[in-house]
Amino acid sequence: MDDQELYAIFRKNGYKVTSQRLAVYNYLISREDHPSADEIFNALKEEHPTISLGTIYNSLSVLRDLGLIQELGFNEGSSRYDPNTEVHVNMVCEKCGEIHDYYPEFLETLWEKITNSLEITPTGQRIDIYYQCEKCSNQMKE
Amino acid sequence: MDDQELYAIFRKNGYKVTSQRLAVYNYLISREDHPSADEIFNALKEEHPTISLGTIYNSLSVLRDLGLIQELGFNEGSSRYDPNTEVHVNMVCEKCGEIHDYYPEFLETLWEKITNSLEITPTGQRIDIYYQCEKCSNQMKE
DNA sequence: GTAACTGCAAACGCTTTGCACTCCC
DNA sequence: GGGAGTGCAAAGCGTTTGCAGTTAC
Repeated sequence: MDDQELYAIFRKNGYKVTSQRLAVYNYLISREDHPSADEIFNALKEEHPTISLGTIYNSLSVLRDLGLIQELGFNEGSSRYDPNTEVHVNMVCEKCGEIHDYYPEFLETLWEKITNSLEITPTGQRIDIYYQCEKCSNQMKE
Repeated sequence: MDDQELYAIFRKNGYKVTSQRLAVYNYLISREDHPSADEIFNALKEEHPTISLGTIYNSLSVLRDLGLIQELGFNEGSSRYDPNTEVHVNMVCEKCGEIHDYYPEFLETLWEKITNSLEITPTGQRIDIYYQCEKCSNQMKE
């Protein structure tokens, strides 16, 4: 999606286009993992020295309402933001909390088999697999 | 699982058996949905008038460490506690937050197909489907 | 021009922590 | 008897809210 499409989505839904919102979205899609609000805040400070954490939360909430990102709540610590709203698996390291997306073969077909039996229409989904990433399981051995 | 088995699990892991911990666990398995710490607190007050919210959190944390329950974190509001740690689907109403378990046909087989392709061994999983429950979608029509 | 947004700070809600007292083993 | 657990209150932390000043349109 280019910036023009993004502008149109914002405006069609009555939201103004601001450099802060664009920066948050573009930062999210530039990352392979799924950062927290605070990580986004720290990353954007350099280019947007006056940006505030409140604005990060506001931008994330707008992007979520527009269906452009998914918010992932966890037991401990802060929420993580995933710019991918399609059916996919979140691989979550239970030690360091790093998250990346995973697309098993035939996932869509398998997921259809699961949702076909429902009488209702899902509005969204979340599939997590918890494990220990390579970095963390190597540290355990040391 | 009867209370004797539960006693053994606690003791084997160096935790003491207390009436509060048993009450929290037994309350959880008595429910079809997945309550929050505060709901558990309010439900147990009657039989345990002096129980505190801190103790509820302590008990839940012990039960989670023993692998007897799963803690489900969400974006908004409080965590929910699920006494079912097997592979299953959490049906989450996005309006009222009610959660109940769902077992699609062949879920285990389908899940195996997804996890078989992994090089690592998962330590756990979470599958949510978001929707609007009957009660909430009826309220929308009124 | 004006309604929406930003930045800042204060408030909020859920959860954890600290500590004296109590209870399990 | 001793250490872990409880109950209570205070603190902690991520997130939301309120408001004056600013910006998109």
